[in-house]
Parts: sequence; C-alpha cells; structure tokens
Amino acid sequence: MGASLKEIAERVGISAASVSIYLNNPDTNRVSAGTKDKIDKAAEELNYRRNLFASSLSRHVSKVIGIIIPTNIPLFQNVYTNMLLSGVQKCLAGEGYSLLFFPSSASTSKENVREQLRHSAGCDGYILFSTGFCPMDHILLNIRELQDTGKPFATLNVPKVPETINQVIIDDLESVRGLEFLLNAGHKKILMVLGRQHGEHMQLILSKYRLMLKEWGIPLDNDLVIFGNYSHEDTYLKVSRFLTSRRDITAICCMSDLMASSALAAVKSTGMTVPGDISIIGRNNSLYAVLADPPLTTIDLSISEAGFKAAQLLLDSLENPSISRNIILNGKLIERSSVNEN
Amino acid sequence: MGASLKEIAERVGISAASVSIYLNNPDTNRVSAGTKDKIDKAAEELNYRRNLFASSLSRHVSKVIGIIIPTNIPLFQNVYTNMLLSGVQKCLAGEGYSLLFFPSSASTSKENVREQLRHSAGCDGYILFSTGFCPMDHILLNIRELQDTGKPFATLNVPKVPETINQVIIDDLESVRGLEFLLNAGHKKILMVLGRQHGEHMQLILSKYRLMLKEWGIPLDNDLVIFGNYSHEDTYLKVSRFLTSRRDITAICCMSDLMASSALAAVKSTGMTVPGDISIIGRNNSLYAVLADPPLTTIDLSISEAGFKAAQLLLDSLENPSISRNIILNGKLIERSSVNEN
DNA sequence: TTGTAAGCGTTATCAG
DNA sequence: CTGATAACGCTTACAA
Repeated sequence: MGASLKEIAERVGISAASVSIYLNNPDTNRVSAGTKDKIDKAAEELNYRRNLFASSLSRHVSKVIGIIIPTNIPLFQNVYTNMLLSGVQKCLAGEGYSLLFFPSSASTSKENVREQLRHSAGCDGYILFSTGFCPMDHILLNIRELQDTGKPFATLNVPKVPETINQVIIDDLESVRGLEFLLNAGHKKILMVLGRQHGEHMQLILSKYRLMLKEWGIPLDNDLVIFGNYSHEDTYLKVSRFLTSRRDITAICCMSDLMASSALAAVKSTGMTVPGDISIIGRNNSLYAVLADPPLTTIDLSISEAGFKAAQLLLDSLENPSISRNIILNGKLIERSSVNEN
Repeated sequence: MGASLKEIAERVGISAASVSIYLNNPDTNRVSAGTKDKIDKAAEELNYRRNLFASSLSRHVSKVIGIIIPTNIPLFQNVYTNMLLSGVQKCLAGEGYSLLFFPSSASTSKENVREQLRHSAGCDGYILFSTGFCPMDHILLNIRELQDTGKPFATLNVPKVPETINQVIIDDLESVRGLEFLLNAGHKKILMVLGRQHGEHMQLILSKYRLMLKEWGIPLDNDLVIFGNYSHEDTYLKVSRFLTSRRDITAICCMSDLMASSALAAVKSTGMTVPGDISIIGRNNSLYAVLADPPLTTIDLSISEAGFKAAQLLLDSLENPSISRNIILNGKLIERSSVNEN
C-alpha cells in the first residue's frame, strides 16, 4: 500500500531515478533488461502506483483539468449540463486528461468560482460552465478570476463577452428559432416558457423575443411569458395555472424539452390535444422530446458537441497559450409531430 | 499568475512558513495583525492560489476522492449513473472533498480500473461504480485492485461480494419487484426487458425471475426475455420486432424507466393501448416515468440516496479505516397508471 | 511573534 | 547503463 519509488529502488538495489525513468518510459535504454524485470516484479509486489501529486509537482504538468461550475447545488442532476460535461469528458479523456470537480458552498456564482479556484493551482487548465442564471457582471468577474490563474481556460455556454478568450457559445438566435418556427406556422398567441428570470441568458432571449414580436407586428402581452426553474413540477404547475385562466393561446414555446414535456402533460390534463388544439415546441433535442407523445418538434443544439469543442479549444490553448478562439454553434430545427399550422 | 508562498513571503518580508500558517488558519496568533494585512494584500495582488499538488504531498491528505468507473465510454450520459454520482457529489462536496475522474482506454472493465488507478496514488479514497455489465470475476478483481491501493473505498451498486468492504447495494430482490406486482395483478404472459446479458447483475435478476415464475407455476418461455443496452433505439426496435410476431403478452416489465418509455412507444405504435391492452412497469422512478403518458408504475430505488450513502461510508472509513459496513437499500413500488389487473 | 530546515514522492540534470 | 542531487511548492516541527 502506497509503496514509493524509493522502496522499489531499495528492493531492486538501484536508484529511484532509474525506476522513475523506466516506469515512465519502458523503452528507455537507461535500464538493462534484467533490471527492468526486477522493477516490474517489485512494482507489482509492492502495488506501486504513481503519486499524482508528487509527479505533477515535479513535472509542472498534471494532466488534470479543473471543471468550474459556478454553483453549489448538487451536480449531475441537470440533463443539459450533463450533456455538456459528457462532451468535455469525451474529448479530454481521449487525450489522457482527468477531470476535477471542486466543492464550494457560497451563495453567489462569483463566490463559488472563487472558492472552487482557491486551492486549485496545479491544474493544467480549466473549463468554466455557465449555469445560465448568472447576471452579466458576475460572468465578467468569473472570467477575470479565471484569467488571474494564468492558466489556459475555455468557457462553455457562457454568454458572449468582449474579452479575447476561448469560448464556445450556443448562438442566442437559436433560442428564439422555435418561436420563429411557430410564427411561420401562423401562430400568434404563443406562451413562452422560459428559464430563470435574472440570468443573462434569459435577458438576451427576452429581448430577442420582444424584437421578433415587433417585427411580426404582434402586440406584447406580458402574461404570455412564464419564467421557471427548468423543473417538471414547477413547469407543470405554472402552465396548468395559466391554462385555467386562459385558453386563447395556440402554441407554447419552451426553453427545454423537459419543460415542453411538462407543458404537454399540463395541456393534456385539461383535455386539450397536441398539436390539435395547441402546438408545442421544445429545445435541446433530448430524449424527452423523442419519447413524448406526440414526439416534440425541437431545436437540436448539439450540446455535447459544444462540450467537446470547448475541450478542444482548451487543448489547443494548452499547446499554444497565445491562441484563443470563439466557436459559435448553430442549432438545427428537428421537426416532429407537436406543431400544426394555425 | 501562479505566485507561490515564497513570492508572497518575499514581498512581505517574512518567511514562507508564516504565510502558509496564516493562510491556512487566519485566526493564528503566530502572525501579527499588521503582517496579516500585508499577506492578504500580497496574496490578492499576486493572485495566489494554493497549489493542490504541493499541499497534498506535504499534508499526506488531498481532500480528493477518485471516482472509479470501469468503462471508457463517455461519462455523464447515463441517467442512472448520473443519479448515483449526484448523490456521491452532494455528500462529498458537503465535506469539502473534490471528485477526480480518470481517463482510461481499455476494452475490459478490469483493465479500465487498473488504468484509472495507475497514477492515482495520493487520493484520500475511492468510490467504485458498477457499470452493470461486469461479470463476477472482473468485479472481484476490481475490488482486489482497490484493496491493493491501501486506501479506503466504497463500492456503489456493485453486486454483493463476500469481502468485508464498504458496500452500498441496491437489493436484488427489488429488481423483480415489478414482476411480482404484475403477477399479483393477474398477468401471466409477461415480456421482460432486461439490460446487458452478461453482467453479473442480469444473471442475478435472471435467476430470480426464473425462480419466481416457478413459484407461480408459470412455464418458462425464453422468447419472453429481451436483453438490451438500456438505450431508447435498441429497446424500441426490439420490442417492436417482438410485437410483430407475438401479441399474446399482457404486460411488459422493464429494467429502467427509459426502456419502459421506449416499450410504451413501441406498443402505442402498433395501435394497442397502455394499460388497456398491455400493462407496463418501469424501474428507477426517474422523470421518464413521470412524464410518460400514461405515467408509469415503477420501482423507486432511491438511486441518488444510494450514492450519498456510499459517500458517507467512505467518509466514515476515512476517519476510521478499520470499519466497513454494508448498506442494502430497498426499493419502493410507485403506483401510477400503466398497469391494469388482468 | 517569527525563521530555519527537513521532508512529502517524483522528475530532471549532470556526472560518471 | 547508472547514481547523486536539486528542485517542485507547501507544511510542520523545532528553535529562537
């Protein structure tokens, strides 16, 4: 348990340096074949495993990427974030990198990022996730914080900022692509089911939404915008409540497939049909949209691809810290069976 | 960028030791109030962040837990694993621990575990996840591998093994609880939709299944067992194909809600109704079951709770390495609207 | 209240 | 082919 290079070296009767060099490069000709065998045997018997921390300290390289998620709510619960993470991990693991998730316990995104970074020196780089509900000033502070580490990093799904950094952005336009589709299908009274009201993302989407209504000459009706927290319960409740007082809408445009599925359930529970009475459109092209009955028309945002690309940007930056690129991903409308012409 | 304690010390004009001690314990009376201010200022200006690797090396404690998942397929894609992870992270983050995910690229679970552990020395402990498709001999080897690290660890959702280790097990009985429910409702021709055929988990479930049929005096019909890979496409295809040749079943018992949702879609596509013509039962009590139409009767396995408990076991072991406990979690049947009496 | 020095396990340099 | 030795950044006696 926890045998060190030194112990192996002692047992074999050589120096720790030789053991290290051989173990890290079995083809080395520094060590004779016989010695190699002895080292292998000793390493096996003593259950040698390289100490990540000692090795990283010495090499000035850790092959560890810090994942910075500006929140302290439990991770791995959100489909969207999981898909982003999956892409990141796929790319990074392919290149032999480990992923490190830090704990934090603050109440603001700003503090959480600070806390997660506080003891993180030694990581080769970072990926900063957006939680979607950071206001812009926090986002800028978070990025500043990352810059201060002096290590390469990439931001993922963080609203576009003027700084020259590695960014993968899911185009804001895509957020209202669903709305556009509904408008083109002739819908005019459309209920918008959005995310958390005060995040920068939602502010952007909201302004696009207003702009688009204006272009189409449709008067603004603030009752037709529902903010939520992306959960099923919340969405089901709010849409249900909405439908008790108003039945004049012909379509619902949701910011996630999950929320669209919840809206679908709420509509069905009133006895109305989809897409007969009400059309519904989702976003993400997740399994929820595929499994819904009827299957939901949605926007494929290539989420896990976004994660993969952010990791690639980071890797490039690791090789050449001076480069920094922006990638903007476009969504693709996936037409299924939840939208009718109006 | 990357300022060290020494640099701070130099700037303030004191020793690195004082800086270290103060930064790790702001209440120390080793350092005068004035010096504290200077250290704070210098740390701020130089963007000091503690080097995790140096610190861990020195302390012999890293506050990092290695997550060992015996596969090299992309992580964070599987709802079940994500829920387990979520529970683990929630508990561990609460105690200030970071999570480390290692890369691996082998073709067997055995090799993947070896690879993930190879450079992992320095972690305070590990959590071993089951992927559900390891055969028993691999499982035992994996556990042996963990034991050889000499560090505390807990296994999560790994079939029960005789070794005295920290284990959180989701009771095998629960796997066939759904079947039992269907039998009690009078169903006799029941299609079983299982996971990967060669994993230890499935072998256990299979034998329970056979036993139960025997108890109920129902003849074994091997065509009524479908193995799959837990994906929607696969399940939809196999259930659809099954239904083209046979319509005599009255119920489907699935090993996951996702597969149950896929089966539901397949059944509906034939024109049959659920639960009118065919009853369906799922497993996990995930959102898929809630959102399905009709909502699916399912088994709540407290998955994220299992993850949380495994982390607790590990934490206890960290305090007192000599203890080791088994926790067996029971499932709970959640009755919704996808099962009729037959 | 502070400094000095040894040590954590590994790697890299240099000399042989 | 191999061994010393210094260094990585931080922590912790111990000494003052």
